[in-house]
Amino acid sequence: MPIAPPPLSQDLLEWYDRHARTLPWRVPPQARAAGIMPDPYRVWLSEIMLQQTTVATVKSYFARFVNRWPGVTDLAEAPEAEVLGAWAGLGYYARARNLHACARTVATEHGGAFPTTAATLRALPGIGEYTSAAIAAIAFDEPAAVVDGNVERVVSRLFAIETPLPAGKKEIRIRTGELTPDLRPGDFAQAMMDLGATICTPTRPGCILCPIRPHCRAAAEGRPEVFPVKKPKAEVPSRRGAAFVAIRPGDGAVWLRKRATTGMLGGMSEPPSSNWNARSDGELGTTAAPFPAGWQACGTVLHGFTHFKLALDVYRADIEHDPPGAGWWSPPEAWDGEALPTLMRKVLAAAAPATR
DNA sequence: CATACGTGGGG
DNA sequence: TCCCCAAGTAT
Repeated sequence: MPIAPPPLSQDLLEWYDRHARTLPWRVPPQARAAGIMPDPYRVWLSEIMLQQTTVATVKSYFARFVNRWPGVTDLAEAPEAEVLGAWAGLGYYARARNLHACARTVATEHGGAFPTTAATLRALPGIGEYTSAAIAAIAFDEPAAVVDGNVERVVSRLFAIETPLPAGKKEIRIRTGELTPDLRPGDFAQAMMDLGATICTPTRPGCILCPIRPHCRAAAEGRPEVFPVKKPKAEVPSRRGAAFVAIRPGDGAVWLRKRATTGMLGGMSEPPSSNWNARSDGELGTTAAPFPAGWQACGTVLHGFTHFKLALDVYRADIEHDPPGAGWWSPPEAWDGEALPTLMRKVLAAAAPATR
């Protein structure tokens, strides 16, 4: 009587028991086995931060957030401007606005406790298909299909899925659901992601070290790197604009204003800047200045976004009186706490290098 | 289904 | 320098 080989999930979980990454928001498998479950607030916060963002980048932000706002109610009570200020530099700022809105919803409509199922989590702002499944699995051990970029890669290789992403995602989700065990689904989800992050990597995957290689069709065919097949991406256009840094001579404070709530860098702070237009027209010059002053050119900041490249001409001027329009003076020692995106920090560095 | 939406690190 | 990509979501 032949003995059935272990299922994929068992092989993976045994590997995870020995090789799980140690992460600030994670309860290790041995502790989970002893009945310790993670704080849903920390799971949620980490998942939002990790959307399209590397673990290395997230760690310091996560530490600052949980130190400053230990629970979801603390975060809900914070002014949005403070949350945006703490998020500055992480990118995708809609995440921060949704994070705050979600905290307030949990505090006011759920009594300060996160919903416990993927379906109910899915209704909260900033929580989509992936994040709802991840929180449900990791914080509440619901056997939900958790499909992030790592899992897309692992599963597309396991089954040698030829359908290019994003169309192939449907089949990947179905396959992931079939692989997900009823026992330890939270560890299984984290194990899949750890495997994708450390062994089943985009280039040069370490198939020799892979605990589920015997289950993998792409490895058997000797072509793991061709998966996942992806649709070619469009080329990114260029845009150009101008930023105007008004400086108060006395203390070196700069004049900032708040950007529109929606759109690029929504809700974040900036020195007044023009619209960013298609780059055919060359330098805008001071015609786009928000008010007349002795504007002096001080270089061009280049910044790459996901869907376009930006060249931002920077001008500076010493201003004694308050400029027209809404805004505030921000001295250099206050810049750390301002909701300044990285682009705008580059602008300030170009305009006021002496104060940095 | 396609597009908008940041940033930093690695090859 | 440039391209890819990293625990995606909203519209």
